[in-house]
Amino acid sequence: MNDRNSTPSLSRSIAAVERDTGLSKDTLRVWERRYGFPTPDRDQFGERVYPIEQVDKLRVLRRLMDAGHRPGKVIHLAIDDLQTLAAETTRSNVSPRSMGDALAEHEDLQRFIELVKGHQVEDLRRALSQAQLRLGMERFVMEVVSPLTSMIGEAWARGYVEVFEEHLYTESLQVVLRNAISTIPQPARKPRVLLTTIPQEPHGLGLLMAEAILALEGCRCVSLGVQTPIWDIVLAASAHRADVVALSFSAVVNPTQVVDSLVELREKLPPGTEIWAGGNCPILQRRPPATITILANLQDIQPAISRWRGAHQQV
Amino acid sequence: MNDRNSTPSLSRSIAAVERDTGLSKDTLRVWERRYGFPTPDRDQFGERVYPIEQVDKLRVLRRLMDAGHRPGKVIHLAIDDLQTLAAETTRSNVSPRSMGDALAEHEDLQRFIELVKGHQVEDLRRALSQAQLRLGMERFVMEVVSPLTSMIGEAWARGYVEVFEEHLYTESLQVVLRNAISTIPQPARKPRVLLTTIPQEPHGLGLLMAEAILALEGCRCVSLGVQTPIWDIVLAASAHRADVVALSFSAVVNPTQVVDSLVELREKLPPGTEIWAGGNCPILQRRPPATITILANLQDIQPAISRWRGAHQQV
DNA sequence: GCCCTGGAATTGTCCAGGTCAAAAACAGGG
DNA sequence: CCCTGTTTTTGACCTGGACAATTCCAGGGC
Repeated sequence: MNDRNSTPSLSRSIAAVERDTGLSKDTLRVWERRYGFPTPDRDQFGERVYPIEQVDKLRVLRRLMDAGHRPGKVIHLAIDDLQTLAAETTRSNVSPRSMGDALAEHEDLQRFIELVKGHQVEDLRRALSQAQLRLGMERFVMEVVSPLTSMIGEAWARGYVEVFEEHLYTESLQVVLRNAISTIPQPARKPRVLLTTIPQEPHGLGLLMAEAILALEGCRCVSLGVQTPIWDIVLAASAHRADVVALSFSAVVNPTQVVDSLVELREKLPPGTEIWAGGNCPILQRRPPATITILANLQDIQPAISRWRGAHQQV
Repeated sequence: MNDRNSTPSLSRSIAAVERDTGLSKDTLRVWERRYGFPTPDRDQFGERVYPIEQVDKLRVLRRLMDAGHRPGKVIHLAIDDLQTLAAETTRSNVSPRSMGDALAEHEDLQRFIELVKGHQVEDLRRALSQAQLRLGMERFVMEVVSPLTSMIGEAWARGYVEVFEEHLYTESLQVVLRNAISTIPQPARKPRVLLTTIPQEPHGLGLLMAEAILALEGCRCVSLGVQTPIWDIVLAASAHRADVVALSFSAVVNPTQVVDSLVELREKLPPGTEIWAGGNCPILQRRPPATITILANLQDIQPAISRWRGAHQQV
């Protein structure tokens, strides 16, 4: 696949594996004890040293955990089977729209993926900008950015694109989106929306997409960027007299922490302030906490705004 | 100061404190055992529950650790003394330029801080843009962005600005800087520079500042954004035939990991590819690893480019 | 006075193995 | 087929010990 193996990494300590896979040290140790996997070597001090192949397998396992699988059931499968499973699960999960659409789009979007794979940053950026101008902001976000981001994620799961290529994509898209957003005029209509993510969530693309759609609808948006502590979200909402706090969740965050954060936030925000949560985080779809609004995808944003405006007509 | 205390947090579990302070669970437990601080209560299951005041103190302690203090010496000081100490240490650390300059600038820059404190995002963004147009990109970055960012960091250490206000500042600046960078024409001169940060480093402003200066000098820049795994930095450098890999380090990263990453990166990159490291990370100033180039501040970038070009004149 | 060096103290990370609540899976009755 | 109570699975947390790496410090030599 790639030649990671040829350069034996200096450190495959338990800390490095925790960082690379997102599985906690405790979990790594307990899996070893219970399931007999992973089976790290030991260095001269008796500390665990993980073989690269096992780290790769752990990475796929982590992805499967996020998708709702259970370790006991899948931990002993071969890495190829895991990879297939991961690809399947991701695909079916992504967007339950008609398959015809998906296939038609697929070919178009494949072009962008090729640019990413070819590391043609300039061309990619230009192509994205052009698509944005041709389709208009709304269709660009809905029909290009959103599915393309899913496709890249899926391609990464299958090992087809590398992490750095995903970074390249994210960075390019960020430039294009930010540029486009800044051209949207800011009519000061309600609701006032505060956008951010919780401290565990480092992904900001979802935020930008949401901001684009919201701004198009004339909402007054303020983004705090990613990873704002809960208490500071509350402070910021109050400082900006936000009507809505919009949060984006990807699959990387621990489901428990997602729910905890949402509960804590709900408790601390004034009752009049709504919480809107979006993103492809499995827990949101599976067991959506009450008292907050789940936006399963970008199409849900407009209705949510209409509903809000309907309910607050006196403004 | 603020009324965090009035709303007792749901979860001050050890995990939450780890997230909020950056001190690992192991460290929190071992400090308790050795120094008798913190002294968390226990919930009905015997699990640690940290009082908010102690978390605040731990946050300041963390900052002092980053600045080179040792826990045994400072852990028993009162929070006020710690705060003073933190402010002092930060200030002296920031930039060893002439104090006259700093004071003269100070008044000007204070204006921006007031805008941040007043949560006037629009005005802040406009003011920053205007400063950029008036001073030109280079002076804007050197004389406004860089010192202003330090001042905000310091003000945060003193408890004068909140985390969310820092986020607001970062986000606004990002918009302005990205906008400005995209207007710089891209003459394809050498060296080709790849910009990113290591996985532990989430701060991207330094990267943007560096990118601005590099682009002004006509360097071909490609940014991967923050938190790229070491191996992917290597892959990306090869894909882009980068001459230089530029990394930015803030004070939040663990010094050991910084050095380890740099060594590992040096080992895996081809010898012809230089590594430039910048940012206000203490370890870089204190014990700079050989074989890589340390850029103590933004002023060092231009000489570094000249040196590189001098050494590679055949191009 | 200043620099070096070896020993002592400090400090963060890792280890083993145990406990337990919450979530998921399962089983059985309406 | 849906609901409900039971069992299994799972990850987070706990204690207390060990140890390498770093930093500090004292004493001797230049």
